[in-house]
Amino acid sequence: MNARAAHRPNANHGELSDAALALVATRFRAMGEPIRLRMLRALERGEQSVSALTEAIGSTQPNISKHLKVLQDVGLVNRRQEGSAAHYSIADPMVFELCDIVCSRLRAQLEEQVEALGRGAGPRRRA
Amino acid sequence: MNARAAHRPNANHGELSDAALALVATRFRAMGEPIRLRMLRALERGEQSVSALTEAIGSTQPNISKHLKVLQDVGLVNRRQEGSAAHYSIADPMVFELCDIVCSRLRAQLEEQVEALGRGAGPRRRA
DNA sequence: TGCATTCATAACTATATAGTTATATCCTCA
DNA sequence: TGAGGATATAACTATATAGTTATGAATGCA
Repeated sequence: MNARAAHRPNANHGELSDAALALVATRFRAMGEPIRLRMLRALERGEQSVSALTEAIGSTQPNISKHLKVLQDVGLVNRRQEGSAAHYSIADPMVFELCDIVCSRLRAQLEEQVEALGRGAGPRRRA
Repeated sequence: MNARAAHRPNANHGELSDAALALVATRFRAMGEPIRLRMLRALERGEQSVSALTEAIGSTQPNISKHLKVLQDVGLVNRRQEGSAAHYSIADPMVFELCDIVCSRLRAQLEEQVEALGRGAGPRRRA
């Protein structure tokens, strides 16, 4: 972090260090795979074992394990070992907050486009 | 939440279609590159031309153009042509909201880790 | 019209990573 | 102790994409 930001430790938008930016980007990238979003959503109703998740998502166990590692590495899920089973759970409910924001904005943007198409060109709407 | 979703309370977390999930993931992935986050931040203070952005970021012009295309394709920036110059601007301030959330959570998690290290294992602190 | 500026794109290389198959490791239980 | 189950990891292939260099296309100006 450079000198300008050093005495403004809460300057979110001001001078974010390259390292901090990389961390933020890594989080976003971790959430940038549909299968990982599905896994996070499956974990929303509670802790799940790898095999349960594998079944729920419909993929192979090694693939699910690898994606779980990505999510754990960025601190989005926790791992708890119990006997020979590993149980994963949401570490940071932030993920749902982020998804909700993106979802509602996407919906708004899509509705704008529908609106624009309805007013302008395209097939006439009945009634 | 809009009226349609109001009486379909599962619309967000329940049954998000695969297509919708892919859209959300694509947005996150678009924000998953440090250079793109830097570009978005540079645009926070207002519209910028490609050459101005290239200078501000410190990369090559083709590289900046390519990243701008990614951001435009997912609807995060707008493009305005003026003469021979192209001016880009933030299309969706949502990006800053998302960054703020991730940043503050990252800070909280890091502070927890520092706390844990201070209390527990690791080299003994003198005095 | 000729030249410079601005931007986009094509072509390429290098790297990251999603998914698969095979296997190693650890645990439980008979 | 041996069999079987649960998970992680190694090795591999295929694909996506970040960055570079070269060039095309549009604009503005002398």
